[in-house]
Amino acid sequence: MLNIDSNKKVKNFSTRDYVYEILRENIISLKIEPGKNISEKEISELLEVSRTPVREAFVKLAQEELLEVYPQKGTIIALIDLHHVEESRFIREHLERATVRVACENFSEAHLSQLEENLHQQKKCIEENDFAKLFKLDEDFHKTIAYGSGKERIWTLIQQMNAHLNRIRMLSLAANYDWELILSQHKRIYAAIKAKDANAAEAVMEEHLKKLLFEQEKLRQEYQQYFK
Amino acid sequence: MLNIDSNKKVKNFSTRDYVYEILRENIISLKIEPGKNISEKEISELLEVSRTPVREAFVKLAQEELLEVYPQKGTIIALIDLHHVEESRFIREHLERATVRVACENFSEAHLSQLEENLHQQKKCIEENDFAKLFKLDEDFHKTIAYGSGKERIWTLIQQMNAHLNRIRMLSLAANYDWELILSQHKRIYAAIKAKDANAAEAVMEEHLKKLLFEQEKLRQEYQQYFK
DNA sequence: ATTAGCATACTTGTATGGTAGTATATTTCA
DNA sequence: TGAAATATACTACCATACAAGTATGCTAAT
Repeated sequence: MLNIDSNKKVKNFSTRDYVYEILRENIISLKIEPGKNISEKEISELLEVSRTPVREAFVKLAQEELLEVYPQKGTIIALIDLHHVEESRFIREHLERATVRVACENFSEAHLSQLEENLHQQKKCIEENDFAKLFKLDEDFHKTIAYGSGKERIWTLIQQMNAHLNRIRMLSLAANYDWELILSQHKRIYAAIKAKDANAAEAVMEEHLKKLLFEQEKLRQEYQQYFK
Repeated sequence: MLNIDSNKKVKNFSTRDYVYEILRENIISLKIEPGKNISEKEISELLEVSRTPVREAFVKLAQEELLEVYPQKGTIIALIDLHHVEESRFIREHLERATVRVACENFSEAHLSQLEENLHQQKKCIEENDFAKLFKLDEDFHKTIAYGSGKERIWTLIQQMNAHLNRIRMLSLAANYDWELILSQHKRIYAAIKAKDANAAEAVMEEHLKKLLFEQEKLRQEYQQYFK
């Protein structure tokens, strides 16, 4: 039932972080269905650990609204809430627009060439249809912009927002990604940062993050049981 | 050593939330000094609860970067990090600027009159020098704007950012608050929302949240032991 | 047949014991 | 006297036992 990536176990993680990572991964990839019951005991047996680190992982996941804990009753995987999804997108859009403007003021050569290298790899992955790696490169691209602008905590927040955005993206089938468009937008963002053109950078970023708004209502009807 | 507000205990909170609230309150008000050692056992004895709910409260506080946990070594109250403080301010500024623009599009009459009533009370508190209540009204003012704009999660984030902003404000003595200025800005924000003038609202909000940048370096030298 | 009451099997919340790693003080030896 | 070895007292981490609330299904009485 659970997709267990044991690699995470060795990385000198604590048991708590191990459980957290496994559960988060399975939730945001929809391998565990929204609304599904999940109990501390069940997970502790599946992962062969005690209830204590499982509970602590639950606390973190509940804080990120990926779990809903009802004392003495049970715990469920959070249902997809379109209002919540839109707010997550809104938060991400405005934080990244502000961040990319900062990137246009100070951005080191090292980070700039990191972006350039990333773009080359994106191009290669599109040619090779390596979507898993593209997904990772997409994340890295945005992470580099945030870190290059000295906004490490904004990157943490973006990841939290992505958890909620990702579930609805998963429903609309991976095929829905227009990677050519994404790459062209990434290229324009890179060019704007290099040219220190804050207005252009922000405009492209806005366009880039507004398109996450799409066909939500259709999905909601098709997968009604996953929605609040 | 700890300021324990037992009122929080009765509010049908779980023990975990009780411990969390007490600790958070004491940390952001500087009643516990940044850098100070703190242990699960110590807190569990002080609050007369077991270590389990204390640990779980620690998990939440560490996630918000108010605690730093070093396995098998110990836990300290996070030192004040000026880079972190500025990033918190930055996040708050940009989220609230975006939110107040939304408020200028749709804002219910109920929320609008809530803001108006809040402003009246602010005026009264300034006359009576009731700063504790002013502090609460200030928070409520911003909360009402967020909730009235349907951005409940942004309010949660603002509160988390405030935790870090507040510690440095506490250092600069409460007297430093120019409540007359704050009130006049609040009035202008209210007027802009009422007039649905998004540009004006955002401009005032920007001004309102940029002034949190001040004399940080001086404080850092004066209270060196509290800083990273 | 229906319903009230109870037993049972869940759930999460809390308390506590033991483990392993770390820092520090003390002892022991050169 | 000084330094290495050891004992001790911490720490957070994890496992487990118990408590308390809840849902469910069975039994028994009407």
